[in-house]
Amino acid sequence: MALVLHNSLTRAKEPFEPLRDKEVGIYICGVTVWDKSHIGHAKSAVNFDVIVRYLRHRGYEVKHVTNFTDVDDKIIAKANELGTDPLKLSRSLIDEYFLDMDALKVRRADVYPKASETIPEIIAMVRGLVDKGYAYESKGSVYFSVHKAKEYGRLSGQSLDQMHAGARIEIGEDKRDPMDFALWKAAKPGEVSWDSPWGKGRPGWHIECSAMCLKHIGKTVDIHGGGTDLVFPHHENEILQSEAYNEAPFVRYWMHNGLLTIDQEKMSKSLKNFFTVSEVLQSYPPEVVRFFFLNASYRAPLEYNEKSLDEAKQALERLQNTYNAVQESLESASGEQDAKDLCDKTWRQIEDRMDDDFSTREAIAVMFDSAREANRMLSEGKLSKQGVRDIADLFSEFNKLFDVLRTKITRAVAIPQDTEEPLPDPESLTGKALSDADVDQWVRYRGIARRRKDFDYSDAIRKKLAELGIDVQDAQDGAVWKRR
RNA sequence: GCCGGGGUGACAGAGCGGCCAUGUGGCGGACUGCAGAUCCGCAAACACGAGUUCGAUUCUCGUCCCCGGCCCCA
Repeated sequence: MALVLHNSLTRAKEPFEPLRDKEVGIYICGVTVWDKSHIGHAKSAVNFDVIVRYLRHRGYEVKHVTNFTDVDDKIIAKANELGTDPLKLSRSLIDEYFLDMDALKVRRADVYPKASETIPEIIAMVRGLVDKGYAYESKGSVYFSVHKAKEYGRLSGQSLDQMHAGARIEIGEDKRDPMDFALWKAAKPGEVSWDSPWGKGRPGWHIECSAMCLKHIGKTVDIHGGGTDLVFPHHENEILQSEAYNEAPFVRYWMHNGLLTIDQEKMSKSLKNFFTVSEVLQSYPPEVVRFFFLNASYRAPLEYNEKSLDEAKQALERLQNTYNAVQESLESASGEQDAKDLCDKTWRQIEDRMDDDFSTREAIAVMFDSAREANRMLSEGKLSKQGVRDIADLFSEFNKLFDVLRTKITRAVAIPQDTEEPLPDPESLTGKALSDADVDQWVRYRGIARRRKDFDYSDAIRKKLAELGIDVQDAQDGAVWKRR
């Protein structure tokens, strides 16, 4: 089956055909760094992280570009407020962004261009647009004239007439038309600025993305992504600029991710209804956060709350438990049965669902089905070593795309024959710095006690360990434990 | 107002013209000293009204409601 993706330009699913066979240029709008990233940004990053991973899995040579807007009104305002330099501020926020995204196991893009480092290209583009008559200079600023564009509103479905009908738009002093937008903004006294043919100034918001696409990918990019909130006017304007300048189609496929909401409202820095990535990661492991995002459709809005995160945690644990059990059995399996059919079928289905506009939600559902089957086979004890290995491989293949499972978080302990020696006092089980070997030893004592049917003792140990954050589970011929 | 997306079981959230979504939670059972994990089974849904159809949750039309975009924004 062919890879199909939803193109927001046509509002339909289309077969994916990159411009150059197996090479894919993908540009994702990054963040404007005037404050910490919140977990809505994380959703976008994780959604596209898996999309890029899957494209690579499918054999595409992907060049992934994500930008940083590091000069704009808000950054300048914030820097003034803090009494610091805007570029210094944005630099440190970019560092924090990377810390957050690394924690969330988001693979890095190939290039992270910054507006401040793309100035020559931006100026060249603005000048080109002026030369071609699409843009005009006014009091040191340069504006794109929307009436010069061939088509307006192709992406957002808005038409200029309707926009004019809106009474809220006021004519800016320097613009010829209220819908015209700034390509270059004249610097106010004391602001960060660069020299340009129109005097000192800085780039407008939309132009950087057009310039960066051209610089790092080319006239036409295969996939351009971002949040649905960027459709209008940001992406609309990018199309106008780029197509006017390049005289070539700008984007083959537009992909927009749904926004994270809180109480049904969009999470945003401006509304102040957000949680930062680091806040959330204090309460939930990164795998849970990723799973939460991926257990939904990237295109739909997603409601954020603790209950949903808890549920995601619970659900993910189910998958993790199976993965643990599989890994436990890698050595001990001694049966005849293989798992070829299960693994082949599951993987085929996962690719099938992912091919359908990256339906991570459904791919996960397939994994749950296979986990049930795997658990059943495992408990029957008939699997061969190869069979177990195949299932383990299936899980790690899945994890290469989703990155929501941990390799090994449990330890199996065999319970030896009773030596009849006295067991140590449970009271001596203390201390936070219990080594794995220490825990193994206590779990062994506990196992021996269970054989002696000294359940008071074994329950006491289990309770003690639980208090130290260690869960013990009894199995057929031993026990497994893990740190919470 | 204009543009766009939605309304699915207790909840989250897919999908499809007729066949099990999946997960959390609930109920019953198996296993177990207990617990946990796991397995088996059960209950539970398609906003409303009309139409198309042999048959619609899935298609069409209308109604109601929700959300996003239209200054910045993933």
